[in-house]
Amino acid sequence: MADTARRPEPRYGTRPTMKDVAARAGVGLKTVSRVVNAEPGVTPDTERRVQEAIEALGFRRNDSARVLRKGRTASIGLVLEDLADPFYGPLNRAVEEVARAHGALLINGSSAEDPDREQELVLALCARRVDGLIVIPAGHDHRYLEPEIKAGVATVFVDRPAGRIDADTVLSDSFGGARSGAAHLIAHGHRRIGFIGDQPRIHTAIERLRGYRTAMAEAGLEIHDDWVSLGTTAPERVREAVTAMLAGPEPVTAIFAGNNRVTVTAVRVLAAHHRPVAFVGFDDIELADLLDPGVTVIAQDAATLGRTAAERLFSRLDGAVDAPSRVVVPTRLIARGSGEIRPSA
Amino acid sequence: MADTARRPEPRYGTRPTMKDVAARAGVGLKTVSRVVNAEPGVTPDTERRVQEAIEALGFRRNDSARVLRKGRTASIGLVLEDLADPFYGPLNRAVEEVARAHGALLINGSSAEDPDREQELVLALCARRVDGLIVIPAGHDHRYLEPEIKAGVATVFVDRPAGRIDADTVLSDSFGGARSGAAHLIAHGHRRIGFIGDQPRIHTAIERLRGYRTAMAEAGLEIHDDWVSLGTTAPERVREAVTAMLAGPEPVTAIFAGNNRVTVTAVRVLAAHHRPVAFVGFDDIELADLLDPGVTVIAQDAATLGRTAAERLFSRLDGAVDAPSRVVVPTRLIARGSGEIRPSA
DNA sequence: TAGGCCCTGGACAACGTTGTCAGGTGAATG
DNA sequence: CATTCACCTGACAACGTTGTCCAGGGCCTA
Repeated sequence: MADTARRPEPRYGTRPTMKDVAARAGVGLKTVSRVVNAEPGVTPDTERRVQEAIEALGFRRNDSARVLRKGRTASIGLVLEDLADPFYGPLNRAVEEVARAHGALLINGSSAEDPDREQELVLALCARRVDGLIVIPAGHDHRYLEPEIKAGVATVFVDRPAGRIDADTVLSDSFGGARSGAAHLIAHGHRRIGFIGDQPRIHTAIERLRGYRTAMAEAGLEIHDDWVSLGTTAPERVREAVTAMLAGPEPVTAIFAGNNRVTVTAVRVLAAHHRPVAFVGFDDIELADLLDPGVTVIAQDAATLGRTAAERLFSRLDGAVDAPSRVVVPTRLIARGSGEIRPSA
Repeated sequence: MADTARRPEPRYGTRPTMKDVAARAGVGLKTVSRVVNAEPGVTPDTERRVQEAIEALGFRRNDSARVLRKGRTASIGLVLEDLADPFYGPLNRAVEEVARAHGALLINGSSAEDPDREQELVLALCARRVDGLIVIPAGHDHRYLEPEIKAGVATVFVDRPAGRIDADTVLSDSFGGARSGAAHLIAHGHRRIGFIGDQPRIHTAIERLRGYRTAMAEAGLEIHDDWVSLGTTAPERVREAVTAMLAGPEPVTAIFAGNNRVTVTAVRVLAAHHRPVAFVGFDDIELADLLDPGVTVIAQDAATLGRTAAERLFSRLDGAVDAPSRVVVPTRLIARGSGEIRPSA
C-alpha cells in the first residue's frame, strides 16, 4: 500500500513494451517477440499466457523499432499533385489497392504543383524509409533522387516523366489522345479550332499541345496565335481565354480543352454563349453525359495508370532489375454530342 | 588495388549512416547529429566539413531511428471511407494543409466501408506510432482504440461519430440539412416525396432519414413505406428504387437523395423520365449548375470539416486536455432549379 | 537406464539516432 | 604566467525490436 509509485503498470501516456509484456507473462523477451510475430517454437500454454498479457496491457508492437531492426518498412509513398483533383482519386485508390494486396501501407501527400514542395515531400518519405515511391512529378529535375534510388528505394513516375534521371514511367497517351481529339473536330468540318492548355512547364500540357498541332498540320490547317492559350487553369483565366477566342472577326468554331479543370470552366462559358461551339475535353468529367449537349472527351484511365505504376513498383521491390521501362496507357474518345457539332459559320 | 573490397564507400543498397558521415568528415558521431539537426555549438568550419561529407555520401537521416529515440513521429493518420469519392478530396486536402502547417506528414488509407479493414488500418497506423488519428469511421465499435488513446494517440472522428467511446467529433449537420431539403420540397407544394438513402448502419444515412421524416411530420404529411429506400448506393439499385417510386397509382412527385452517389444516378434516371420530377440531393456535385434543370442540393463543407478536425487534433497534440467536443458544421441549401419544380399531378 | 536429439525459452548484441555528461582547447582575465 | 570560463567536441547509454546462439529439459531409442 505504501509504494504504488513503483510503477506496477506502465504510466499513462507510456506504452507497454515487449519487456513489460514479458515481465507480466513471466517469460523472456524473445518469447514475446515470437508470439507477436507468430513464429514457431512456443508452447500453446506459453502462448496463451503471453496473449493474455498483451491483451491486459494493450500492447502494440512499435513498428519504428521493428523497421530499424529489419530495414524494410512495408510502406510506399505516393506524391501527387493535388489530392482534391478528382482525376487523382481513382489513381490513388488503385495504388492503395495494390499496396494493400502486397501488405504495404500507403503514405501520401500532394505537391500542389510546386517542385520544391515535391522534393521536400519525397525526401521526407525517404527519411521515413519507405520501400518505394510513386511520384506524379511537379518539377523537372529529379537528380536529387539519385542517392535514394542507389540506396534501393524503388521509384516509379506516373502521369508525367521524370526529369534528368532514368526511371520507370507510366504515362497516358497525351499526344495521341489530343491528336485524335483535334482530328475528331476537324473531321466534323472545323477549320478554326482553339486550344486551351495547362502551364507549358507541365509535360502533359506540352504533349497535348503537340497532338493538337500535329492533327492540324496533318489536315493542312494553319494555327492562328490567338487560338492557343497556355497558362494556369484558374477559372477566370480560362474564361477570358475562351471569350477571346470566340470574339473577333474570325472566331474559332471549336475548342479543345487540355484538362478537366479547363473543361469544366470552358463548358460553363460555352453554355452561356449565344452560338453553339463544338467542344472536346481531355479527361472525362462526371455527369458529362447529362449535359446538353453531352460533353465529348478524351478519357484517361486513371485507375489503370495507378495500378500499372504500383505493380511495376512492387515487381521492383520483389527484385526485378531490368532497365527502366516506359508504359503508355491509351486514351479513349467518348463522343457525346459536343464534339460532333458542325461549324455554324 | 588489391583490396577495394574493404568497402571504402558504403555498398550499393546500403545507406550511409551518421557514423559513415562522421568517419568521412573526421569528426564525432554527435557532431554530425548536431549539424543535421541544426543544433547550436558547431564551428562554421566543422559544419562545412560535415555538410560536404553528407553531400558526398548522399546521407539522409533515418527517421525510424529518430522516432524510436524521440517518441514523436510528426505524422498523423487519416482513415477515410473511399479515396475515390470526390467528397473526400477537399477534406483530405484540408487535413493535409493543416498537417503541413504543423510540420507533420499525413498517412492515409481507406476502409472501403469495412469495419474490419478500418480497425486493421487504424492499428497499423498506431503501430507506426502516428501522433494522431483522424478517422471517418466505418464501424460502430471503437473500443479497440482505448489503449491507443490512453497511450496518448490523439483521435478525432469526422463525418460520422465514434462508436462506444467518447472522442472528439466533427460532423456535418445531416439532420438539419435533410430536414431543410425536404421542407424545401414541401414548400414548393409536394406531398408525396421519396427518400433514397445509404445503408442504415451508416450514421449520416440515419440522420438524413430522420431529417426527412421530421420535415414530413412537421408538415403533417404521412410517409408511405414505398417512398423510402435504404441500402447500398450501387447504381442499379438506386435506379430500381427511383423507378419504383415513380410507378404505381400514387407516384412521388419529388425525390430527396441521401448522398452524392445516389444523386448522380437519380439525376440520370430523372433526366430520362417522361414527366418532370422535383429533386434535391445531399452533397454538391460538380457541374450541378449546368444541368437542365440545375440540381438543387444541400451542400456540405468538406474542407471545413477536414480543417476543423485537423485543428482539433493538433490542439490536442499541443496539450489541450478538455473534454471531448462535438462540432457540427452547418450545411447550405443551393437552389438551382430541380428542387423548385412544382408537382405536376 | 544411459545417451543423444529435438524442442522450447532466454541472454545478448545490434539496428541508427539523440540526450547526457565530461573532456579539451582557446581566449580573456587577474 | 596561472586561472577561469566559455565554447566546442565526442564517448556512452538508451530507445524497442529482432537475429543469433546457447542452455536446459523431455522423450525416444538402444
